[in-house]
Amino acid sequence: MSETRWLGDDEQRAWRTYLRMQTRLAAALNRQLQTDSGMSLADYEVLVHLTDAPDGRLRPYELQRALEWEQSRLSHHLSRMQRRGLVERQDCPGDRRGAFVALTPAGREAITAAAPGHVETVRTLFFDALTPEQVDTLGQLAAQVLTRLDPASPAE
Amino acid sequence: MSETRWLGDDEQRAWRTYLRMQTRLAAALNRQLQTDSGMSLADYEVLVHLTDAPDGRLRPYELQRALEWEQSRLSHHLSRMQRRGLVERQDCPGDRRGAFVALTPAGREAITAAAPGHVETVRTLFFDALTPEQVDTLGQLAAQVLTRLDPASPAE
DNA sequence: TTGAAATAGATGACGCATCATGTATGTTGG
DNA sequence: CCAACATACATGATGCGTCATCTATTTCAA
Repeated sequence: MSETRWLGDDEQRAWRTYLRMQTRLAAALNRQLQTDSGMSLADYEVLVHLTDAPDGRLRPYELQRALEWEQSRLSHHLSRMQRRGLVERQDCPGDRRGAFVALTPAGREAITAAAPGHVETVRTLFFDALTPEQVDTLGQLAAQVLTRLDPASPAE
Repeated sequence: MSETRWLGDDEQRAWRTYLRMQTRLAAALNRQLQTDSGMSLADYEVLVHLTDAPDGRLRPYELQRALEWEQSRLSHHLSRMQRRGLVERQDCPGDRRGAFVALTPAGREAITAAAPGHVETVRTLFFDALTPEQVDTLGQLAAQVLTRLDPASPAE
């Protein structure tokens, strides 16, 4: 077993700062969505994907891959969203194992109402704080880390 | 009410990539700690702070501020860690409302055993993918976002 | 064609995070 | 001094995320 390559001071500081930003930013975005629109960031993402789909509906397995969620997470989450009337489950004629998840009118209204505020918050809290060069570097850097996390997947 | 300032394509892409990296990196770090050391990242952070404290113990309210956690989150979390024998609660002579949380020997062993693998994973998955300039930009950028999130706190 | 394997999805258990609330003790202004 | 307020901490309820497991159906190879 080789020596641990500990982090240097600069790395420590950058890492800690990144972690803090990540935690706080996520919390702020969730809080905004929750208080202004009564939904979580997870709800938001589900609704966005459904909105982009033809007829506002998708097979759960498609949604799962788009979101990169675990299957059971999605299933549980859809159950909760269904209970709140944001989506509904429909039979799938072509594959009797499967199903469709579809936006309800209420779900469509909810995402329509939520989107502007959410995007505005992302812009205000994040992009407005950064230069275009920083945004560019971040995108590039994140892609590199993604490649390292999973060399197979295209990091975008 | 003014027009929504939607995100441009570049911004969309950078934002999505950042979100993906964030999610996957956190998942990978949690997985590594969980499988190699049987603890979560949250456990790890609690143990690190206790290790750095004199006598390996702190008042819960100090720990809370250091971690920037909600009070009840910490309380619940300490209960679970106590149940697993990683920490113990002690009376606080000076303030009878209060308490101390202290590392147990098992807790100390756990963090000592977990740290090298965790740091190595952070280095491998994150720092090894980046140039020093990128690390620098990230730290700077994160500090700016933190300032925007909370102008009062020193973003460090 | 049929049995094995893969796929689609649901579910229960359990740890985690937050919110609302409760209790005890300390602090302070009148 | 003491009533009001603030602080330290715990707890119960509920939504969320993961793991293990289950069922039903489809696919595929011998």
